[in-house]
Amino acid sequence: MGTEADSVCSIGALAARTGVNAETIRYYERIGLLPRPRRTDGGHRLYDHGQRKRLVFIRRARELGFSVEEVRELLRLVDGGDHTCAEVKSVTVRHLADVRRKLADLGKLERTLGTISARCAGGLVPDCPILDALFEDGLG
Amino acid sequence: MGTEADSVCSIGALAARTGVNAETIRYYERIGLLPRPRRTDGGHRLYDHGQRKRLVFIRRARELGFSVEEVRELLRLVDGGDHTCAEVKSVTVRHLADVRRKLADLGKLERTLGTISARCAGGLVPDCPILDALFEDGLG
DNA sequence: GATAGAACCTGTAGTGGCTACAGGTTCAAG
DNA sequence: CTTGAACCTGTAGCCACTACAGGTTCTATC
Repeated sequence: MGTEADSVCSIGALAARTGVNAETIRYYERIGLLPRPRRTDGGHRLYDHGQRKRLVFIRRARELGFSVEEVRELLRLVDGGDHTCAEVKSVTVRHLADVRRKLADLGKLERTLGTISARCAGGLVPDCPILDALFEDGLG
Repeated sequence: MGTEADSVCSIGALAARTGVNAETIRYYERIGLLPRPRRTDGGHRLYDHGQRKRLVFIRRARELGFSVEEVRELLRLVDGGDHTCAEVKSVTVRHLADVRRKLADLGKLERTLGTISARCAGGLVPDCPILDALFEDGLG
């Protein structure tokens, strides 16, 4: 049915369409996230709609901060065909907890940096509250 | 004057005192953040109070998310002796902006993950809204 | 002073997730 | 048929460590 959606394309065209670097696409193939594609007689890679869909999935998951190993896990569930919604959710919820931990850590960082930065008037004097804070041993 | 504070110690003792891994301490020396320390006749490193103070500075700055290059910059200012408070603040403010950008990105991530995760009941069915969201091209 | 074993030494390789070459081949347009 | 853009493989580099391997030195005990 579709004419454009089913068309086969080169790695460069796939890169342009998906926004994923061609070298990254080859990298995904090497580490087994993407299957080895069909080739031309000369050895150039040819991608079809299915692989394009899979690459978009990978890109989306990476954008959402899933590690490559987590993406691999998700793809295994997709490929297995017999996955449950609960299995997928479990991977996602674990990752979400990770993100929240990082968010909390970064928030703490931001507050500390904000505090020590505010203590500093930024003048021409060599005596600096920021450096003082960095030489202190404890947190605060 | 001080008896403990001025005492010389081995790399292992320094690691224990500062909480920085001994291998990391050697790494900092190799990349030029820490000066080469005095040695025993047998070649073991010996650290004094000054180097301990410097290592604590590095550790604190790293904990606050400054990159090694930023730490190097801060140390250059410290070492120069003629630094101004404004120079130090400039490095810090730049880093703070970086942290805030990351915080915003991570917040967006968290919201998106929260949304797609909430859409999923986590049941035994194979039809999963999370996977659907990952196969979608755009953001949301 | 001998000996065990903990701690140290150097140098190299691995981590994650790409990115950037070098040096060669194939493709598409004119 | 020629140009040159795009592709190919394989390897090395990035950050900030961390983890060895294989050897030496230090310290505690006898």
